[in-house]
Amino acid sequence: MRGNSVDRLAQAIGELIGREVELERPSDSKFGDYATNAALRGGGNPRELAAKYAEQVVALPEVERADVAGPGFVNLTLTDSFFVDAVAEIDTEYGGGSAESPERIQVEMVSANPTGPITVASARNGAYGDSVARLLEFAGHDVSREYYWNDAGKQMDRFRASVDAIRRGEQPPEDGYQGAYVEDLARIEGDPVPVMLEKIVDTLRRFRVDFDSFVREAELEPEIPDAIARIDTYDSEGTTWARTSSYGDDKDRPLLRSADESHLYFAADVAYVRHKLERFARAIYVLGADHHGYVGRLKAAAAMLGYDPERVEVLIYQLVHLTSGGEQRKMSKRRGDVVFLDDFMDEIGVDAARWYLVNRGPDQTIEIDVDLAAEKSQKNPVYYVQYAHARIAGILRNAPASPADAAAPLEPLERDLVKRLAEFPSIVREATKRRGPQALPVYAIKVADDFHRFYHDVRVLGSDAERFRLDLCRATQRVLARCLHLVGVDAPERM
RNA sequence: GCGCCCGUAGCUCAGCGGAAGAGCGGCGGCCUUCUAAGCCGUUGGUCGGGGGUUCGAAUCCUCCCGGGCGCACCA
Repeated sequence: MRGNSVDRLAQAIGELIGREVELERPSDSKFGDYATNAALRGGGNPRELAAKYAEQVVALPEVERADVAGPGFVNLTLTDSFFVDAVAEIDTEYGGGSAESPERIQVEMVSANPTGPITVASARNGAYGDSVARLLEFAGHDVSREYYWNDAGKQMDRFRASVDAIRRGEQPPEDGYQGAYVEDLARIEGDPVPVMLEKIVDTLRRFRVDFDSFVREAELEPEIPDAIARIDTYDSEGTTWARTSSYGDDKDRPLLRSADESHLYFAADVAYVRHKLERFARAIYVLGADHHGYVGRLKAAAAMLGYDPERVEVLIYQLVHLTSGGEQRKMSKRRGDVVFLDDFMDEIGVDAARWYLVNRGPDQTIEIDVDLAAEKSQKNPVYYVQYAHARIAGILRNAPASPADAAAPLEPLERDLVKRLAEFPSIVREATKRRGPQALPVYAIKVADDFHRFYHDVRVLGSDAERFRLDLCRATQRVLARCLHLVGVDAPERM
């Protein structure tokens, strides 16, 4: 693993004192730049051990001071040159390429039935899935984004029937689809389903979610018999069942109805899992919490087919709830009582929409008050972060060709900013490992926070330390841009 | 009934084994100087509750309470 300056320092300290060392930033800068709890982690009197470590550690050239504190922390104060070097290593790829063994990974996301425009709820799937995909790419994996398009099935039939009804000048059926978009589609010739899918894809492109491939259930259908032949099945009561319960699932799943030879949903799942794992080392599904029951059966499908079920990864995110003046609104496409992603983006903008939907952890239900969304977007922290980026761009536009380069002690605000930037690689590593992209916006706010403070108090252009400060600005800008891009948000040069 | 997720500041949420946080809201300050979409100060919390593990728990285990989502020969 290639680490940054802080990782290397931890390594050096570890070798010096003969044990694994992690460095963390103390809660208060009065405790120094970094602290280690190494003395608390193993036998002996922690404070005595800490005192011994502190004595050894000051031998390192980067370490200016080492103090024992609290129950046995060793607090470190580092030299200016450590920070100057730390900034120097922040290039445009800083934090990336951490994958030890890059894989071909498929991330399947959204995959909404094309029976209507994409909703805010499905947008969360895209915002989350795409951000995870971006993280994996940044780590060095070969990532492919896929949209599974269910072109058969009952919902499609109902949808087509609704459009047909309007074309005949009738009302859509009771269990059909309503809304202005159904009437729009009725005015266009031919099958409304592909037209709808195209509109969905356009909306998602605007949302900065782009797909590498689309798969229709109809394409998978020919592969179903062969896939089923490879798994453990039995016949009972006119139905062919998959013995998924022997492979970790709650219960067995029906595959085929003998009467009409029709295949049931899980049969396509089995074929699809195989389709994925024949092409990719890892298949990631991004599913809403209403589908969490799928985890067991998808992994079982992989295991029955003879694959390592670990190659199937199911990411579950909690749902989006809409309220309007405190009153719950039900997201039902059929009733047309939804908030469409296009309208949401019109109202608050693409950047705020992406930020909003990825800012919360996947395990957290998102509440959106549609009445407050537009108003609140004016105060969205995304602008705070973008503004820091734009401010830096402003400085860099005015930077001289040969900046002043006098040696000067670093200001505390400069040190804070460097330490913040030094956290970036581990933030990215953790976010990738845990499939938790919300760590990026959270971290980006802290970077912006440190930068705005620095900007306010420390003059860059015209100062004696102009060169270092310009380097620090550039490094900050790179980290901010990377954070924003990893969650699909623009990093503007001007605001 | 069973399974998964959540319960942290007035509101929306980060943090998920080491020294309680952010945004918004409230109150009070700061623009001759690289963008005030900014900065500073202040207000604000038995981290749902009980028990346990640990030198150390918001974080791990367990029970309870409250909320969301699932548990189809539908997709």
